[in-house]
Amino acid sequence: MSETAQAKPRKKRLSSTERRAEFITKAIEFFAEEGFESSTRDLAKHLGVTQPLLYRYFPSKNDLIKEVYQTVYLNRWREEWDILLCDRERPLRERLQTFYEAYTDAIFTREWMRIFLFSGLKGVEINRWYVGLVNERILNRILTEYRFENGDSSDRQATPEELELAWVMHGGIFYYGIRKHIYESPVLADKSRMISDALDVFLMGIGETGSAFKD
Amino acid sequence: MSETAQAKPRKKRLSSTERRAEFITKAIEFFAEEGFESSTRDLAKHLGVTQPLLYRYFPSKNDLIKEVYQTVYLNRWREEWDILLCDRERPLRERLQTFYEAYTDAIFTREWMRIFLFSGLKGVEINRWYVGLVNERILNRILTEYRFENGDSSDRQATPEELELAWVMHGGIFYYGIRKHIYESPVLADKSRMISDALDVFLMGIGETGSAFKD
DNA sequence: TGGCTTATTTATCGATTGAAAAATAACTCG
DNA sequence: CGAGTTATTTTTCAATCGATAAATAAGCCA
Repeated sequence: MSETAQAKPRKKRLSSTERRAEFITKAIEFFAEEGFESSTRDLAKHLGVTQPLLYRYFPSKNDLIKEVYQTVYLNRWREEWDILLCDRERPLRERLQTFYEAYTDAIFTREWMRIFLFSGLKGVEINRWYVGLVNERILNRILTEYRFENGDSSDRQATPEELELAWVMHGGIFYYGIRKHIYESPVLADKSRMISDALDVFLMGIGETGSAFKD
Repeated sequence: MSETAQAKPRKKRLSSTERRAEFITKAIEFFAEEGFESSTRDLAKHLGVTQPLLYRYFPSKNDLIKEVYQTVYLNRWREEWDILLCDRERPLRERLQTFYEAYTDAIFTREWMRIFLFSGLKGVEINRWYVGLVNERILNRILTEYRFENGDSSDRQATPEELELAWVMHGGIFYYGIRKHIYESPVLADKSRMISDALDVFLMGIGETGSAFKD
C-alpha cells in the first residue's frame, strides 16, 4: 500500500504460435462456460490480454469459434476403437466394457459436453455428424457383433428397431455425462460400474426377451 | 404495384390480458428457436409489434424469460401419474408403458426440449429441480414397485447402483427426445415401440442378471 | 548500443443492445 | 359526439457489441 506498487502486470510477449495455441485452449474453457454468445471482450479478460489482440490471430469471432470446434471435436476418436469393437478374439461383453470406458473418458469432460450441446442448439452440422459417427462406428457394429456371437451368421442389416434399442443403451450411458456435466447433478461415482450394469442389462435384455426383435 | 397499396397493416388493439398471453406463447416459440440471447427487437418482429411494447407488459427481458420458464415447465406433470405409478392393481410393466407414453408426449416437444437445454446450460436451477423430480416421482417409485412385485417386501431404500441403472433406462428414453428435437436426427417413428423395447430390456435385464444388484 | 520487426495496447468507429420518455391513435363510456 | 383511458408507436439514450487503425513497447540481431 505505502509502496509505489507497480499496478501494471508485466506483459510477456509470446511467440505467434504459442499465443495462438493458448488462445484456443483458453477460448474452449471460456466458451464452454459462458456460451458462444459471450463477448470477445470478456474472452480477452479471461485470456489476460486486450480484446483487439484476438483479431491479430483470428480474422473474426466466428473463425475463432470454428477453431474451437475443430480442436474440441477433432481426434477424439481413437482408431484403435475401430479395431477393438470388431476384435472377435475377445468376447463382445469385454470389448464393449473396454470401449465404453475409454470412450466416455474421452468425451465426459465439462468442455466437450457443454460445447457439444451449445453447438447442437445453434444448429451447427455437428449434430448429424455425431449421430452418423455413433451409428456407423458404434451401434451398427455392436449389433453385427452381437448377431455373430449368437450364431446369426446372416449378413442382414440391423432393423430400425434393433438400432433404436442400441441407441437407448448408448443414450443411457451418454445421459450419465449430461447429468454430471450439464445438470451438474451427483451421479454414481463409479463410472465403470454404471457402464457394466448398463451393458449387462442391455445384453441380457436383448437376449432374454423376444420383444426387441419381434417383427 | 400500380395501386396505392396501404403498406401499413392495420393495428389491432388487444386487451391487456390477451396481449400478455400472446406474448408469452410466441416468446416460447421464439426463444426455443433462437435462444435467450436473441434481441428483444427480433422477438418483437416475430410478435408483429414494436419492441418497446414488450416493456409495457414485462419490466425487463429477464422477467419475460422467467415467465417463459414458468409457462413451459409448470403443470407439465400430471397428478394422475403419481397415482398410476403406484397402482398395484395393474402389473408394473403395463403401468410403466402407460406412464412413459404420456410423459414423453408431454415433454418431447421442440419447445420443451430446446428451452430445457438452453436454460440448463445457463445454469438455471431447473437442472436440479428436474433431477429431483425424476428421482423422487419416477425412478425411486419404479424401483420400489419392482421390488414389491418381485417379492422383496423389505422397506429398504434403493441402492445408488440401482438408482443409477434406472437413470440409464430413463436417460435412454429421454435421449430419444434429444436426438429428435435437438439433433434433429431421424428416430424410430414408433415411439411406443421404442418405449416398449426399452422397458422390456430394462425389466428383463435387472431380472436376469445379478450384476445390477451385486455387492 | 541502435535499428528493425512484431506482439500488444490505446483509441475509436458504426451497429446493435436493453430500456425509457414522449407522442400518437384506438377504444370506452357518458 | 366528445372527453378520458390506454394500447401502441416513434424517438431517443447509454451501454455494449465486433472490428479497425494508429500508437507503443518488447524482443531480436548487427
